[in-house]
Amino acid sequence: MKKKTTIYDIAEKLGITAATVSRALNNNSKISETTKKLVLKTAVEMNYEQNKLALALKSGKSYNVGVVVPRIDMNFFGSIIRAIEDELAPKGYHIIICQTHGDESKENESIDTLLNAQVDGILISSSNKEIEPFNRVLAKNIPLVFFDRKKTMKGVSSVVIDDFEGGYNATLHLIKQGYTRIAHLSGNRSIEIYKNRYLGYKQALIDNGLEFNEDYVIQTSSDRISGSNSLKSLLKLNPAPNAIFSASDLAALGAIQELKLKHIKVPNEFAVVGFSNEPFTKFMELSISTVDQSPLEMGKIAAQVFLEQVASTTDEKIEKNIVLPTELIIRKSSALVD
Amino acid sequence: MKKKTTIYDIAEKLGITAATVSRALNNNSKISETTKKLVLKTAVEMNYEQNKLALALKSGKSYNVGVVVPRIDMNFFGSIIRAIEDELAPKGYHIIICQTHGDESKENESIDTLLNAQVDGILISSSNKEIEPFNRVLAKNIPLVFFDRKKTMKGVSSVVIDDFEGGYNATLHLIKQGYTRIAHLSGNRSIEIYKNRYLGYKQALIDNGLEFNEDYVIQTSSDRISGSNSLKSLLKLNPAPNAIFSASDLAALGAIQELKLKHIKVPNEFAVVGFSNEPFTKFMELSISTVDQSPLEMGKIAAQVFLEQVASTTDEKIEKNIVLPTELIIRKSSALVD
DNA sequence: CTGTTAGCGCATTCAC
DNA sequence: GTGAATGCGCTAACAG
Repeated sequence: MKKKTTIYDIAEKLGITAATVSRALNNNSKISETTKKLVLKTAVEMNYEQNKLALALKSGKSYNVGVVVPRIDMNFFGSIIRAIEDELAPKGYHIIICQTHGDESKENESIDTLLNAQVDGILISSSNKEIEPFNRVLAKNIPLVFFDRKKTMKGVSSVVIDDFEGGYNATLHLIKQGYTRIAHLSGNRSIEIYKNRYLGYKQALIDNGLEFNEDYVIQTSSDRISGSNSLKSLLKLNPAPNAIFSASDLAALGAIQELKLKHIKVPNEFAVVGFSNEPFTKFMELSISTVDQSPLEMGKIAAQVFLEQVASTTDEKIEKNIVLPTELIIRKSSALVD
Repeated sequence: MKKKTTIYDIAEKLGITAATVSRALNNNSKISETTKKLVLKTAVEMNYEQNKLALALKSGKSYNVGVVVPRIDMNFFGSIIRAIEDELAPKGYHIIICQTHGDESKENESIDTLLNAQVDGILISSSNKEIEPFNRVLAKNIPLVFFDRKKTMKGVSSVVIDDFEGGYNATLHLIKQGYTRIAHLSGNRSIEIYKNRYLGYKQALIDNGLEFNEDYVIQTSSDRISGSNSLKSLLKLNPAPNAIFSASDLAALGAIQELKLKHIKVPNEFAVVGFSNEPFTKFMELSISTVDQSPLEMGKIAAQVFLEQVASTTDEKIEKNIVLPTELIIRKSSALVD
């Protein structure tokens, strides 16, 4: 078991003291060129690497930030994390990943364990109903940034997309294309993002003189099966809808596949718009219209907000609530050809 | 600026010593029930949380492991990391993510910075040509596990898929379907995984009495444009191939889209098999045959190998070289209907 | 059962 | 310019 070399080892070898070695390594205060070079040289010789743990303990900065997401293998979150890492790595920060799988207790656990690990900040897409865990973060005075799924808290920053606008524009697009009976596959509306997409949908109908029909809104989880099941239910209605705005791309896909089985032509007889701009929506032969959430932008900005926060010398917390615009991407599943 | 409460704070408040508090918190040796309960109670009252950094510095275990991948927003790597996190989190380990973007110097940087951070292990999918950086890891005696893209080193474990078998079976499938002029969109064959897929392809041709034609092998990067360009080149050959085994799903997709533009029927006139089982391959209307790499399995096993390594008390390194079987997934792009 | 001491590796203050 | 001493927060060894 080889021991790691410390500054004491190299100090001893050189017959000097650890403090001098430290100074040489950080080329801080006044130190003679000769000893400095000597130290640097023997440092590499002895394969020395600084123990950031000791530094962290001393300075109180770990240069680690925790990132908490439901799942990392969803393209949306993967992209956000990618952007966060790209932004923070050059500044010397490491990213510690926690997955909650949408489970509240796991999320609370993650927060605790990150606090224990002395992270310098927490960036989180929260599935939490409580705000108590976040109060604990604030009490410890460590920066907290919400992204995508936020909690509204004084002094806490957030970066989200305008889900209302996204839902509104998607629905408006369908209306302008001439569809009049537009249904909505909604997510769980106790989660803010899904509530807002739903509200945007509803408002677009109202603003354009279309009747809002409660039966046309079906809570659907983000998978193909749910999407196709929801479509089946919708088709049983009288009158049946002739378009869907789905709060999730996968549900939209399921609906489209079901439409195909029923030989209903998309988009001529029935249009579909999804949400998230998952990669597959672009690749389909019948490409799927969707709402882009610019995850890279979101991650980048969340990281920047965090950096501002740690850089700020004032004790007062800066609260930034950034709302990114969405972009409606019109593809074949809703683009009527004249 | 609120200070974090330490065991000294709670010791002082109780008029006892820090050591006692520590013992109470870890309910280790013999300690009176009364003081223990008292300590525990005031600990929550004072909102105490253990500083793992100090513990790490003392014990030499940080309970952090570094995971290094090219990019985290690729489904394959995202899934691997998901599995690693799921496996390691219950054991108290945190995952630190580093992205290399396939850049060798960034990879070396990542390794250094992880070593500095005193990680307990490094799990890496390496884009590196050198093995020197890994020698530094071994010199520090910290467990190293390669996944997907390995380096062959004595005493170092790895978890990879059988790329040769994957390439072989994909090609064999095309042969059995009756295609005789089978081309290969290869990745950069200086990387082992691409070399092995290529070798599997070649061997399948040879074993089945088909001529191996150098012109039928085109180095193609993993994107749609490259795929469609490669297809164009292939069609200029005389005789042109009538099937492709592509080492990447995206290149396969590009080829298929190009075939469609040229009104060449897939799979009747031309078959395509990709590699990786990216989500979109399943969702396409013309679903794409591909080779599954079981990323979840790979991540899980890599994590388990790491855990075995840290658990092992013996000084000698355990070397496990695990090769996971691939699974050929036959879909419409290569399934001739009789 | 509990207090005392020491050390993990480093940077920093105060002397010289 | 360099050495000596100190503390970051915690645990483990040794006393009592």
